[in-house]
Amino acid sequence: MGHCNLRYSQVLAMFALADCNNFYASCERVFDPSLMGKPVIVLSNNDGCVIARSNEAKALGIKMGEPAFKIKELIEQHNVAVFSSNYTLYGDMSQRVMNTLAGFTPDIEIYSIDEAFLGFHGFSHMDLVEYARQIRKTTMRNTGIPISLGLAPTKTLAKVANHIAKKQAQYQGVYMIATEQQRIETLKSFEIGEVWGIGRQYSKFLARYGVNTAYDFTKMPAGWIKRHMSVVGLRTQKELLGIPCIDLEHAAPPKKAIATTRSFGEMQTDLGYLSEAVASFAASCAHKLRKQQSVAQIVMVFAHTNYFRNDLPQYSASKTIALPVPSNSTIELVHYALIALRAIYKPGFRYKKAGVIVSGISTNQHIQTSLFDNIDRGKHNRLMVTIDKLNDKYGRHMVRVAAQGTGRKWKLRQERISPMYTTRWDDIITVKV
DNA sequence: TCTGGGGTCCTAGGACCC
DNA sequence: TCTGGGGTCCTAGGACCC
Repeated sequence: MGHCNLRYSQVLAMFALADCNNFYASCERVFDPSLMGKPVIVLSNNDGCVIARSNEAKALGIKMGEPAFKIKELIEQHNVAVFSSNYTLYGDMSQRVMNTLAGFTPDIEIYSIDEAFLGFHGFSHMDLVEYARQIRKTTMRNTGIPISLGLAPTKTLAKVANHIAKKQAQYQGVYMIATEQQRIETLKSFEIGEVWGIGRQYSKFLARYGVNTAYDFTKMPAGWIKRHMSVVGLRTQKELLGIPCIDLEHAAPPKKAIATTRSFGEMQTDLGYLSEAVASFAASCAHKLRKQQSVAQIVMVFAHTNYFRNDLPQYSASKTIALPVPSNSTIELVHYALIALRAIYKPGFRYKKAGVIVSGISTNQHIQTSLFDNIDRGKHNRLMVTIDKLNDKYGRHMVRVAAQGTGRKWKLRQERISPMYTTRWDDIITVKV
C-alpha cells in the first residue's frame, strides 16, 4: 500500500465488526423502556459480579467484573437498576440482531453473543460508511439494540475501528479506517492494551520496552515479537499493518472442549451435595455434546475452595478419566464424573466451586467400539433422544438421572431475574401427553 | 455475608520410537 | 571413557477472547 491516499476498499476486501453496545443491559432495556437514560447493570451467576453496564452505570464509575456487594451503596444512592443474568433472553435477542445483520451481506461470522464480523468484497463501488449507518439504523428499528460498526481491511483493524466508533461520540457509532494515512493516525492514539489479542500480561511486558500505542507495536522488529509473543503476536502485528491474516469463519467448527462449571451460592462440605452438583454438570455436558452431535473421550472433574477466604484452609484438585469408548450418554458421563469426584474429594474442606470439562471430542458418526464394551449403545442413544425431547418441551431439568437428585439445592442465586419476555409459553405447553 | 462461566491457541518439555 | 539425531505425541501451563 504505497499510496497514502488510495482507499483500501479499492484494492482490498473490507471487514466490519458489528458490536452491540452494552449488550445485556441493552436487552433488559428493550423490554422496560422506562430504564432509558438510567443506569442499568447485569450481574453474573449467583449475582456475583457486574458483567454488563449501561453508559450511565459506567459513568458512575462501576467497573466491569466488580463484585456486587462492594457497590451496594452506589446502587442505592443512584437508583441503579440491577438484573440477574438471563441468558435465554440474551440468546434470543442475539439471534434477532444476527438475522438483521445477515440481511446486509452474505459474508458473516457470528463471533460471540453480541459481535459479528461482516465481510464486504465486491462492495468497492459503495459508500461503506453510509451503508454501515443503514445497518445500524435497521438493527435499532428491528431489535431495539444499539450497535457500533468499525470498518477496516483486517479484522484486527476493524476491532480498533469499532472501539473508536463506540467511544468517540462524534462518529455516531460508525468509524472506518479507509486509507493508509488514517491507519497510522488512528494507531498512534490507540493504546496497545486495547488491541484484540493483547491482554494484560503482554501490555505490561510491552510497556517495559516503551511500546504504549498500537503504532509503537507495528514498529517493533518481527523477530522480537515472534520470540516473545509467538506467532500469535506476529499475526496481530501484520493485521495492524493492514495485511489480512485472519479470515472470516462462516460455519462454527465443533467445540473441542465443553464445560459446565459453577460456583455455589454457599460453600459446601458434603460429598452428597457435591455429587448432585457434579452429576448435573456432567448431564449438562452430555446434553451439549448431543446437541453438536459429538462424543467425548475424556472427562475431567475439578473442585476447589474459596480462593478469597484467606482465613480458611484451601484445597484444589482435578481428576481426568479416559472413557473406554467415547460417549455422549448422560448415564455414562455422570458415572465417570462421580468416580472422578470421589477420587479428589477430601472431607473437611468448604468447597466453593466445581465443574466438569469433557474433551477428546469427535463426531458420533463412527465410534470405534472396544472389545470390552458391554453397553448397549443403541438403547442408550434412543433413551437419550427421548430425554432430550422431554427436556426440550418441559424444561431442562424435567428428566434426569437419579444421581442428579431432585432438589436442585445447589441452584443459582438469581434474585433479580427479568421475566422470560422472549420465551413462547404456548410452544411449551402444547404437548401431547 | 457476598468475587462468573465457557472457550481457543501456542509452547516447552518429557516420553517414546526408529 | 566415549554415548546421535530426528520425529511424533501428549500434557501442563500460560496467554488470550467474550
